[in-house]
This record gives sequence, structure tokens and C-alpha cells, in this order.
Amino acid sequence: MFFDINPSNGLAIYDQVIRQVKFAVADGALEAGEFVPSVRELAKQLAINPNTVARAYRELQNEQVLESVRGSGLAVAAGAAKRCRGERLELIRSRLHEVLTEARQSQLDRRELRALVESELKLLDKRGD
Amino acid sequence: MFFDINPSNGLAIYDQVIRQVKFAVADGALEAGEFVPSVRELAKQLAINPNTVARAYRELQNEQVLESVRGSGLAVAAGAAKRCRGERLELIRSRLHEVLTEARQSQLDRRELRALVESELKLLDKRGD
Amino acid sequence: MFFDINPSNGLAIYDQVIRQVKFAVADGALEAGEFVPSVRELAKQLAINPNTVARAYRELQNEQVLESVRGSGLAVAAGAAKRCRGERLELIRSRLHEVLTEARQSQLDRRELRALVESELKLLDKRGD
Amino acid sequence: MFFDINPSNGLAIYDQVIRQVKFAVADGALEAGEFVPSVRELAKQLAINPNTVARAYRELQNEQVLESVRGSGLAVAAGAAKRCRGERLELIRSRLHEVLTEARQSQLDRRELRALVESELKLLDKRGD
DNA sequence: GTGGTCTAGACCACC
DNA sequence: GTGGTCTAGACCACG
Repeated sequence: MFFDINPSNGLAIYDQVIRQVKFAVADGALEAGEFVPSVRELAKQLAINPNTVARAYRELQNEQVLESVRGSGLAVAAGAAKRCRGERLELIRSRLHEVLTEARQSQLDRRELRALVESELKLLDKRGD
Repeated sequence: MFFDINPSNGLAIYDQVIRQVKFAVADGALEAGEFVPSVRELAKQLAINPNTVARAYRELQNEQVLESVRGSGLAVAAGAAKRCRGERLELIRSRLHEVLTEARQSQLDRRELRALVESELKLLDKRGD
Repeated sequence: MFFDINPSNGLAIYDQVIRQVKFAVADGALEAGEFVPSVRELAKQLAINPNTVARAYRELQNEQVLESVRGSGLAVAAGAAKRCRGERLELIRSRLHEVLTEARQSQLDRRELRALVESELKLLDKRGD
Repeated sequence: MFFDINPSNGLAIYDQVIRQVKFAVADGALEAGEFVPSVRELAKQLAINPNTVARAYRELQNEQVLESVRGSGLAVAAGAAKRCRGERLELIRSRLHEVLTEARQSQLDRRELRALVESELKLLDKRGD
């Protein structure tokens, strides 16, 4: 599947699931009407507890990203893609903002910071090829 | 004072204190032998609980960034600056790495990501002027 | 048909089917000996799952509201009308009681509650004209 | 305390807790800034599982009825009273509407329905004296 | 002490 | 099979 959970990156597991579902919807990897993996199925894949998946899915329903189809499962809601696309940048930008802000507070010099960011971006690009 | 605590940026408060002390030491804002504010004093300044400051100071002692001077308080340890300088980049790089990794997992396009980073850096530069 | 299913009013769907069959019998809309629609037929009409209808019919047989006629289907049992008439008030009264009890617990004033009830009754009368 | 949970009235327990907190806030029984009972405390009082209370409180935070005060507990949010007052009528009206609608669908006669409602209201008034 | 998160496993309603 | 709810109990961070 398309998810990748890291139990110790600071974000709660259920939150990582929420974000990645949103990202997948924003990106079109999950289309409106398509079913997400069942709670039990995804829990097995990610090797986490079903309740944790259920919690993430519940919050995604509250935000109308998913909707429940009785007895069949949870499907991506109509119109969710648009909302998720809008939100995606914000979700990322906000985490990025925190890190960069801290970096500047640390008196890290403007050029050093840029160099650091560049090196990380390049590292990412290499792995992404 | 030189610290800026944000109670809701995901990082634990005691961890923000630890990081910012290390940054100040790395930067020379706190020099070897210089006393840090007392637990109560810093807690009052940052409007956080003294126990939280105490915990941060305790861990900083464990890492030999601070050392207790009998009857006087806690002072920056000799040699701490060097260690903190080395660590500073790593602390920041590691958080940055997580965020950028998530961003790429979100299928954010390479150029979009660069644009996002640039805009945040510029925003930071402006405020830092 | 005479039924009106609301998948999200808190009541289980099979329960709504049961109640509405009982109501129809109590009211004479379904007379003793008359056949109810087949499981598949009713499921199609109400756009719900046949198993759900089957379950409702099964419980209605247990309560002797319906009886199976070999090879023909399910018919309203003799004497069912009388029992359903007696039960109808109780079914409704009990739900009504819960709701009004909660309303009073909410410290809703006696007059406000009456006004609320009146306005809902009027709204109902209008639509029922 | 002011809560009264009924594990078998159709509403989920966590939902009853949510509604009753909102009602208490709407009514002024809980004022802005006041702390609600702790998760463990309320769980003990209501003889339910702490997780169930935690879930209710979590959703109340999402709706900004409660806000968390680090290490101290959960307090009624500023402005919550106004929102809860507005919502209270709707919460009750919507349940009432369902019940009355079903009653009319049951072909219960207009006068019979009124009589039923009146008798329940009087019953309530008596107990409320 | 507080809330937050996670795991484990149960039962129910619905398809 | 599906999700929804509830219980029980663990661990963590914070005050």
C-alpha cells in the first residue's frame, strides 16, 4: 500500500495516517468513491492496532474526507480531493515553518541554513530518482 | 531573555528549552562559566512550570552542557560550546529531514517543494531583518 | 410502498422496518392474511440490503406478526392487528419519553420545551396535510 | 455530579456525555474557565471506561467547547456558552423531530399523538416538581 | 495529579 | 466481511 508509518517521528501514528490519506486523496491516488483499505486490513499492513486506524478514519469522516457506506466500508467523499489539495500545502508548510523558525532562532546563519536545506533537498532528489 | 517557547508546535516544552539552551551555548550567547537563570527565574520568564525547566536543566547536566556550582546555580560547562556547535546542525537537520521526507511522500512535486521552501525562507529573512 | 427508511436517524434499519410493518398492521394498511412484499422486492424498493429485510421479517415471525405460507411468502398473522395496535403506542411512547427526559435534563425550561414540541407538531401537521 | 448516563437509550455513551456537557455549558452550570471533572474522575462517577470519557472530551475540544490547560485539566472554553446555547435547541429538536415523524408515519392520528405528548409532558412536569 | 496515545480484545449492527 | 462502540490497562509528557 501507499502508506509509510514511522512510529517515532514526533507525529502521533493516527495523525500520520490522517495526513497520508489526505495526501493520497489530494494527489488523486485515492479517487472520490474509491474505498480505502478496511480498518483491519490497514492495521495489519501497517502493523498497528485497528483502533488507531479506526480513530484516524473517524476523524477523516468528521472532516468529510471519507464517508461510510453501510456494511461496505469507507469511501473517499465527493469533493474531498479539492479540499485535500487545498489543505496539503498548509499541512506541510506549517511543519516546515516550525522547523525553519527554530533553525533561525538557533542563530544559524542565513547562508548556513540555506546550505543545510539545499543539501537535504538534494539528498531527497537523489532518492526520488 | 533569549528563549521563545511555543506550547503547541509539537515539540515538548522541556525539549524546546533544552534545544534553545544548546543553541545559545553553540552560538556563544551563553559562554562557558556563565550562569543560566535559576529554575524559578526562567520558569517565570517563559511562563511555564518550574518542573519543566528543572527537567530540562537536569538533562542538560546529564549531557554535560551545564554543571552545578555548589551554592551558586548552574553554569555552562567548559567544552560545552564545542559539543553544542557540533550537535546544533544535527538537531536541526534531523527535524528538517523528517518534514522534507513527508513532503516528498505527499507527492508534492520537486519544484513545488522548492518553491514552498523558498517562500518560507524569504518570509523568515524578512522577519529576521 | 408505505415505508420510509432513514439510514441515519439513530434507529437501526432493520428496526425501522420492523416498526413500520407493525404500524401498518396496527393501522389496517396491512390486513390479516395479506402478503407482505418478498424480501428481495422490499429490499429493492427501500434500497437496502436483502439481509436486513430478511432479519426484520425473521423477528416479525418470532413475534407472530407475520407467518410463513408454504411456497407463497409471508402473510400477516391472524390476531396480529390487535397485538400491534397495543404495541404501537408503547413503541412510540418509549422513544418519546427518552427524548423528553433528555430535554428536561438539559434544563430546558418547561415553557420552552412545550413551545418546541408545539412547533414541531405544527410543522408535522402542515407536511401531513 | 450533574450527569446521568443511560447505557441503553439508543445514544452512544460518549455521545450522551458530549450532549450533557454541552447542555451544562449552555445552561451556565459550567462556566467559561471552569474545569470539568478529570477523565478518570468522571469515568469513576459514571461507572464507565476512562477512554469513553476521553473520547467525549476530545470531541468537545475539537468543537472548541473545552480547551486543555497543560497539566491541569480541561476547562470550558471562552465563548463556548454562546455556541452551546445555540446548539442545545437543535440537538433536542432533531431527536424530537425523528420521533414525531415516526409517530405520524405510523398513522397515529393527530389527536392521539397530541394526547400522547401531553401525557408524557405532564408526567415529566410531575417528576420535575 | 493531569490528558494523550496506543494496544488488545470484546460485542453489536449491517451487508 | 464491514465499521462502531466499549472496556481494560499500559506508557508517556507535563505540572
